[in-house]
Amino acid sequence: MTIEDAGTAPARRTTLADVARQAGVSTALVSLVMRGAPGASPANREKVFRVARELGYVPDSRARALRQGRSQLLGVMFHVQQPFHADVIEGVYEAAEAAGYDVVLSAVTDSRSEDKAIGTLLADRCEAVILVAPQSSREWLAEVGGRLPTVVLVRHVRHPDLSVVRAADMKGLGLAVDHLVGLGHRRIVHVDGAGSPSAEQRRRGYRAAMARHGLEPRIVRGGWAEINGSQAVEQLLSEDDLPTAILAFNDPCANGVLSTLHRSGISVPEEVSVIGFDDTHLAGFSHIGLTTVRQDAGQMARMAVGRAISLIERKDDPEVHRDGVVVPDLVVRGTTGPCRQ
Amino acid sequence: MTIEDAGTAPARRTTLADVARQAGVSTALVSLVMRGAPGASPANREKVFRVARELGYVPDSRARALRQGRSQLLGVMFHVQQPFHADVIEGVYEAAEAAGYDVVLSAVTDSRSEDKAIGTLLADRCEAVILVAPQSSREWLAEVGGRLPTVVLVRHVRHPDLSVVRAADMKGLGLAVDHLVGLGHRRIVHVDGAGSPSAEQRRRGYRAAMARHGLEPRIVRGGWAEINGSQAVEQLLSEDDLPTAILAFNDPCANGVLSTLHRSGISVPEEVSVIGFDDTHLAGFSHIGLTTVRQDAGQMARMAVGRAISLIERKDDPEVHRDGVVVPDLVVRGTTGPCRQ
DNA sequence: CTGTTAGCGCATTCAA
DNA sequence: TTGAATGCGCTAACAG
Repeated sequence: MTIEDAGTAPARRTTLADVARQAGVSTALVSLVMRGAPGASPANREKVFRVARELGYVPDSRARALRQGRSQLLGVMFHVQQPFHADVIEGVYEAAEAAGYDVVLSAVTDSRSEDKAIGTLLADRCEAVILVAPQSSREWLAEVGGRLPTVVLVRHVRHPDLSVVRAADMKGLGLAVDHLVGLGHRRIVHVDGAGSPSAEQRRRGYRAAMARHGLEPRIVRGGWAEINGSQAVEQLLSEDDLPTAILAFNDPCANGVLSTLHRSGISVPEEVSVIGFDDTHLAGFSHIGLTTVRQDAGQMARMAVGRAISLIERKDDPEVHRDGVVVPDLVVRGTTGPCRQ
Repeated sequence: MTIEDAGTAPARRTTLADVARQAGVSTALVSLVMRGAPGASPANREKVFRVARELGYVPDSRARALRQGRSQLLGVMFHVQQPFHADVIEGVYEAAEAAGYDVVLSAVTDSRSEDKAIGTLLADRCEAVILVAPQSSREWLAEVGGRLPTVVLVRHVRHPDLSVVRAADMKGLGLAVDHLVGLGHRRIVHVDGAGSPSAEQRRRGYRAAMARHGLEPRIVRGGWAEINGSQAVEQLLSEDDLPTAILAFNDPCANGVLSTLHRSGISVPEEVSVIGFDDTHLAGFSHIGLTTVRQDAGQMARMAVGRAISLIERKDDPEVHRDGVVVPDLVVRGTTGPCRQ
């Protein structure tokens, strides 16, 4: 035993062969029984199950996949600190299970890049990947799309190898602006998503809606996290140029906006109205419920899984090559009110 | 082609053999080069890399694991809607990578039980599992622990087959109560975690601290989610028996408490002080920053990974069999203030 | 109904 | 420094 392998051998797990030997039958029979396939006598079926349970046998999913030539695996890349992504994951698990696929998650964190997250998904031999709000370049996404069926969620990108599911961002921002204008607001600022996925579309939707109402747009740099909303408000305060309403890029960003407004003694919605985007399940619980543009995570997840499977199974579904657009709606809660200026 | 397999064949991926053939060398050589092992000429190394890149070759992690007899995989079961778990995951990825292990995540959702989440981890042949705040019975956890190295995070459970990493919950609740008493509060209610992991310890910590100060404890049923905090406050309001301070089970629960207090026109901290537990990265952004008991997710993640690896590699580390206790500290922000009654 | 055989993609002897 | 052979745990095709 060399230093390299000293004590690094994990215990061997029970295999199908162990069960077969113990039950006094062939491995093929055990395989049949474990898969619930027909072709085994009730007596043997019973016996195999009993021995498997006694031995604590769990089939090795990797060996099975290797042999079958397919993994039945859907890979999901997501950002671990995004509450909205958690909502999507719930939906993906549900839809994938219903379709007979397993799910493998690969998280993006501060110390784990999207490249790495996607790389492990490839190494796991996923049959398709669902990328939730990827920030990678269009070129890299296209390359992934060229390698295996790829569904991009919550990001605008047009490429023949990429199937896109997203919300109608422009429509969503339009709803938000209309709501605020209806409340008498004219000085409406958009704290944007900077380089985040779909940030550009939301900027466009904001600009278009403002133009429609003959209002002057103003965009302040934000981002997808709380801290970005917080910093944006600090900047507005330092310029002594606070608007009467703020449209945040998403719910976490809106939370940051609210937090800093509150800390600065500015009341919401009396002095400033705030709107988010996503309708994360947390949005309703931000002390005052957050008025926000809702995009249905469950519906998007189901669409994404459906498309992924269509691509895997080469169903000639033309829909797959069009953007799957989910229509958002405005959820009015407590952070918006009439303009008092 | 039968109906069963119609169009269900996913495209074949590039294999090591493809690279070998294309590069005009043996598969063994390609294997060496891809693993960065010594024993190949610079020229060949170069050539193999080039061909691999051209063909878009990614090693099959399952085949590799199967052959090596070990997966180098750490399984993590977590609850997808818990922000604190996201913080833990960040730390686990970092620590695992540093130790040369890969991580496989298995989420618990409304429609996906802990049993199922752990089952897939077993089928994936993880060498150890880290269970974050498991709610399963002690018996089932022990059974898992009997099958493979198991580290339980954020839950009190004593069993020879389970390695535990947790915060000093009693200490944490003590800090919170002391802080409130120091501010003059006497009617302090604990909105508990009901059957959640470590809820019992936190109840105990609360009771002990209240007794120390000669105060009457009062516990209202809560839970780990926003809705539970919200409902608890509704109950207190309906009984017209609002305390001057509320200790919530965790941050999301505290958020629900704050939300409903605000909706009911009760000001924080003027009329009621509120304290959470966890110090999720969101806590600082709840409009008024949430005063909370901090447990260091990164530190706990590092401990958990260290223990998991010790167990896998059979290092005789006696620490592994003792509870790994992380000392919490109180982070005072804006939701606590002097008692005005 | 049951057992035997072959091979999925890879890493690892061992020989050349 | 390189290549041919072997087997990880499992399933699919076939033979009995």
